[in-house]
Amino acid sequence: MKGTVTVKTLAKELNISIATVSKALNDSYEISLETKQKVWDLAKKLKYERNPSASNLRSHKTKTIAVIIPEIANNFFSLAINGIEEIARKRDYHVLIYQTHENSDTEIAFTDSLLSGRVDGILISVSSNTNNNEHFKELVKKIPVVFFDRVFEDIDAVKITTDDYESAYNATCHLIECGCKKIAYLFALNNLVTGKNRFAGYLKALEKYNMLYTDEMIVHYDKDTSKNYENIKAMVSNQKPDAVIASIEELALPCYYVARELNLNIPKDLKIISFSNLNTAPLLNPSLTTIEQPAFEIGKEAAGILFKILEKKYLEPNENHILKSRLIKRESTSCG
Amino acid sequence: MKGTVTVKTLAKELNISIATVSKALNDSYEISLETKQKVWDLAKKLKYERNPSASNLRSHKTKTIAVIIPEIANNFFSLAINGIEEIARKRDYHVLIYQTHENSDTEIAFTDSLLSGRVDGILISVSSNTNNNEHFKELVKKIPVVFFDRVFEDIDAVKITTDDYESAYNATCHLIECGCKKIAYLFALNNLVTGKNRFAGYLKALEKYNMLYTDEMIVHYDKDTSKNYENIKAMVSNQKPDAVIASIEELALPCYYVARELNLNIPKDLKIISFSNLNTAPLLNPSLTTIEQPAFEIGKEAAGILFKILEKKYLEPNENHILKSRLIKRESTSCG
DNA sequence: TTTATTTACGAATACGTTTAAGTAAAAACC
DNA sequence: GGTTTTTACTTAAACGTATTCGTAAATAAA
Repeated sequence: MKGTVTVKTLAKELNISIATVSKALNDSYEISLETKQKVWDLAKKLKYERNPSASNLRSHKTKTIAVIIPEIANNFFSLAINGIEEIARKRDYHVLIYQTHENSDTEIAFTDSLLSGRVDGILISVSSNTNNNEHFKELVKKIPVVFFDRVFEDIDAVKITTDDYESAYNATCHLIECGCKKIAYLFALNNLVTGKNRFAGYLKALEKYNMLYTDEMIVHYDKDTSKNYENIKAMVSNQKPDAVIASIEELALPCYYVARELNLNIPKDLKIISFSNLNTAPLLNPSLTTIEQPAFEIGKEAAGILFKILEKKYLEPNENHILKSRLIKRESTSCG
Repeated sequence: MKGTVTVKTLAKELNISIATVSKALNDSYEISLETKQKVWDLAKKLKYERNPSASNLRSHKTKTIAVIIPEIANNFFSLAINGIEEIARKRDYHVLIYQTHENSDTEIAFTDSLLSGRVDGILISVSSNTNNNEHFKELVKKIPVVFFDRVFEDIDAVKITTDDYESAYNATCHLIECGCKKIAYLFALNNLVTGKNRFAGYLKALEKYNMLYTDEMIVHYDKDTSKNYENIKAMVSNQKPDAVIASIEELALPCYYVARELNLNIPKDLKIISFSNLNTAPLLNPSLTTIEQPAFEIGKEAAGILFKILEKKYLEPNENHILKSRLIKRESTSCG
């Protein structure tokens, strides 16, 4: 790197010390406006770019945050990242993305490696296959972390979620009011409050209407995508539910294929409702009733709080921020 | 950072020099296996994590690459990132994501800021609104860059693309063979070879079959999403084409809404075909015929070549790598 | 046995920045 | 006019790692 322009270059050129240059670049009050201007001008002219490693090594600020998510090819997480990025961009922060692909070991490897001071803070949406949260407990002691959407109950960190319980409750009620007598549930995120709350909302609605419920009506998410299709097909064939609630988007689409395969008409024979941020939901055949989470806002909120922690240097009380989801009724649950 | 464990900590504990520790950690041939083992054991025991900033400052290796893309909430790019990540993960590299949101100024700001040595290499898919490539010309002189999918013609860097010309040609032929007499084209990426080639393929097919072509049948992509809907609606109303080719996914979905609005039956009144990686394409109403790019493979290929450049320290000849897309025929172009 | 070579390590420096501590000159105060 | 305070800088020391160069001991070659 011979041609690199550093503070030294600027200092030599302007005949001032490198300390002055550094302070000028950081707009320190110690430096006169006149000098600052000279430094700024030369820096622009020579296209000086601060070396991030050196800066970070000295200041312990990386201007970088990490986002750990299960999967990027999912509209909810893509939108959440958009929200995160918007906030990060404003503060000139960089965003490292890590995908766990729902693998707990990968998740642990990521969190471990982020302990090295590569980032100032971390945003996490937990992998569905993570059932042990010890590594998170260690993590939150050492670096600011904000969890969003997929969160654990007993971790001492800020958590941004949506009103999962109420959403599932309302969705189930919607189906019941449409006349559904047997509503199956596609369970995911068993280990997380997120998943538990959704299921609890479903149960609560059934209870309110004195509806029957058996374990056979529940299909649990499988890492193996093709298994999900098989399991749902088996359940629908055997149990013959007249409605299905998918707790995650990945479980809703197989339902469409299953319905086709079994010659079931949606919504006449089988109504479907799903937690989902698919932007093609209105264009599906038939259009899909969704519980749409404010993904973009969740990202913004989570990032905003992380920066608040980073700036104020104090950890917020372990309060939960809960945003509201929207139930959008479409053809897949039309009451005919 | 008082509790931080550094090479110094390890050195003191083992009564050896920090140089030896550093070399041992890097598995240097200068260190005896016995000593190495002691260092490794202690490092693991104390959960030593190498400080990336210090390491990078000294070695000029960041173990980080940047990915600059227009939009993450797009299945093509999400999948490409998956491919990139898979390769990066194998080499223990970190991935910074930057979204331009199709904004050229943002793109320039990113490329400028990446000149500071924050990353070892960059993967770029160019924003559609970028019509000046001067900043890229400067960039590729200073840091290894691989372009993928959305590329400029005259930049001296490796480019990974798909067979856009042939794909568009084949798609157009498919429509013509279905009996279409007037095929509209939804143009995007005008400034890039990618966009030019797709359009050229379309034109070539028209020419082969002696089909009519007027500028009125072309709608150009607008940054303002709602404008796209309006423009397509106007074109379809006035020109009454019997088919539409969308050069990007973002232009295909508005067609569905336009068809509904104008009471046109897809595919009877209007056939639609689109460059797209939508995973709900088979579930749309009607299912969408797509030209599906091997997004995941493109990402893998691009990242693979970038690492080849990074490791071999020599720039590959400016050759183009062209992967094949697949035309997947569905209901939206069924010849009924 | 003497000399040359290899092995295994340490001392010291550099990477580019930030910052605590120090200082001369200018300004403000009585 | 003398003292204090403020302003605008500089010096020097970090941050944690990688690396060049040097060297003593062990081994091999003569």
